[in-house]
Amino acid sequence: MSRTLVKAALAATAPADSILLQGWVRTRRDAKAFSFLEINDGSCLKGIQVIADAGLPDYVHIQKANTGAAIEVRGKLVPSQGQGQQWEVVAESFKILGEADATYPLQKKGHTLEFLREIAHLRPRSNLFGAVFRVRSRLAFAVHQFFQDRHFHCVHTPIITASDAEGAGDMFRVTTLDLAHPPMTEDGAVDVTKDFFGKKTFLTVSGQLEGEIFAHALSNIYTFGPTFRAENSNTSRHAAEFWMIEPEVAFCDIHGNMDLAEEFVKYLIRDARTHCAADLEFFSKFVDKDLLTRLDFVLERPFQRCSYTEAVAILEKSGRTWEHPVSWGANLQAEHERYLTEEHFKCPVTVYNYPRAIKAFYMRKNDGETPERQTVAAMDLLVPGIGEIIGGSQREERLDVLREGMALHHLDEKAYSWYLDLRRYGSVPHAGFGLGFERMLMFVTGVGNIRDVIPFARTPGTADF
RNA sequence: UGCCCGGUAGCUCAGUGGCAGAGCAGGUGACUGUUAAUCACUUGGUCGUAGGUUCGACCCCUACCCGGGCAGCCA
Repeated sequence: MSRTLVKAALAATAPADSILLQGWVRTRRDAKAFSFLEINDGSCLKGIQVIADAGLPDYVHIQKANTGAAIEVRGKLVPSQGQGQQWEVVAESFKILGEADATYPLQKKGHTLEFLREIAHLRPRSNLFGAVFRVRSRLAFAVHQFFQDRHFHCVHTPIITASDAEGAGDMFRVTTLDLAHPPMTEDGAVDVTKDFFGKKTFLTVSGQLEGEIFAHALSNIYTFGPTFRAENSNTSRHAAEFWMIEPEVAFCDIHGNMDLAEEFVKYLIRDARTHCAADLEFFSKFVDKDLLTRLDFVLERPFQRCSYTEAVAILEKSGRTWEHPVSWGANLQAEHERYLTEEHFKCPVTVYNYPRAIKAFYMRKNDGETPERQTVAAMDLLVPGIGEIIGGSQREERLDVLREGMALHHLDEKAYSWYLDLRRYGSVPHAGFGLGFERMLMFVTGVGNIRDVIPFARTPGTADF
C-alpha cells in the first residue's frame, strides 16, 4: 500500500477503505476504550486525527505514541463524528517507527522563538516553522517561475571570488593554508601564491558583476544563490549567510528596473497568497494580526516612488527631530526609511537617484547635474516593518564615466579589466537589483527575525547545526 | 561594535537581604468522541559562571558568558 500524505487525506472527497499514514505524533488523548492521535507529516499545517480502539492488538504499544514519536497507521478514512475536522482515520493497525520519550522538547503548547532557535533541528516540526519553510520552498519556486515566464535565464554565478573590493561589505576569506604555520614570503608576509587558488579568495557578497557579463550575452538573466557578508551585524534583519536574487537586464534603465522590482515583489506576495493560504492564515492568527490586510493592500496599490532629493525634502518638512540629522548628501538612516514607508507614504516606496558619493562605483551617473548635487541612478525599495528589501541601480555603461567612478572610489582598474571590457565591446544600458530572499519571507510571513525564516541561521558568534 | 533589557524546574514566568514558587510538560489514577481535552494526586532546582559585600545573597556590587531589542553596516 502506498503512503497517503496528510494533506491529501484531509482533502479527500470520499471515504477510503484502506489508507497508510506515516508521520509524527503531535498529541495523544486517551479515554478508557480508545485513544485519539493527531498525526502531522509536514505536508500541510494541519494534522489528521486517528482513532485507535483499545481492542486493537497493537494497543499495548499506544503508550509509546508520545508527542514527537514517528508512527505508521493503516486504517479507514471516514467522516469524523467529532467537531473540528471533516475526516479522520480509524486505525486498524499501527506501528511505532521511532519512539520519543518525555525529554522531547516540543510541547503541546506555544514556545518562544528564542527557545526554538536553540533546537533548530526540531523546530521544523512545530506549526510555525513548518509553515515558514513551506512558504520558503514555495517562494523559491515562484522566483524561478516569475523569471522563466518572462524569458530570463538563470545564471549560477560563483560562490568563491577573487575580487576583494566589490563594495558590498566585509568578506569571508576562503583558504586552505595552515593558519598555524602559513607559508611566508621573504619580507614576512603570508605567501598567498601558495594558497589553493594562488591568490586571496573570498565568499561572494554579490553575483552582480558576473551577472552583468551574462546580461551582455543572454539579455535577461537572474541569479539566486547564497551570499555571504562578514559584517558584525547584530540585528533582526541581518545574517552572515543569506540568499539573494539578482536580476540583470540589458537594454534597461532605472525606470524599467523599478518596474521589474515592483512587479516581482507583488508576484511573490500574490503567489504566497494563492498557494500558501493556510500557512499565511496561521501567521495572521499567531504572528501578525494585520498580515493579510497589509499584503492585500500592498498588492492593490502602486508602490510610491520618490527621488532621494524629494525624500530629503519630505524628511526636512516632517517636523520630526531625528537622531541622525537629515541633509542632502547623507545616507538615509533606518529612522528616515521607516518614516517614509510607514508614516509618510504608508506603503512600499522606491527611493531613487542617490548622491554619487555614497553609492557604489558601478552605478550610472545621471546627466545634467551640478557636481555638488551629482546623483547616480540607484534605487532602494523600502517596505513597512523591514526597511530595505531591494537595492539596485542602472549600471554605468560608458567606459570613460565608469573609469572616472573607479578612480573616485580608489579602485584598481587592473582588477576589473574584464568588467571594463564589457564597456569596450558592445556596451549597452543595463540595470539590475538584489532582493534579499529572507527579508522578502519576513515581509510575507510577518515573522520579525531573519533567524526564523532561514533553516539554520549564521550570525556573528553562531554557526550551529 | 555601541547602548539598553534579560538569564530562577524540561518550557513560560513570579519572587524577596532571612525555609525555592505557579502554570504547562512529565508520572500515577479517573473519565463513553476528545481536539493546546478535563479532573484528582504527584516527581522535578548548581536561581548563567566566577569573585566580592554581609551574621546571612536568588536578591546588593564587579567581571565574564549566553540570549534578546535598538543603532551602525546592508539585502
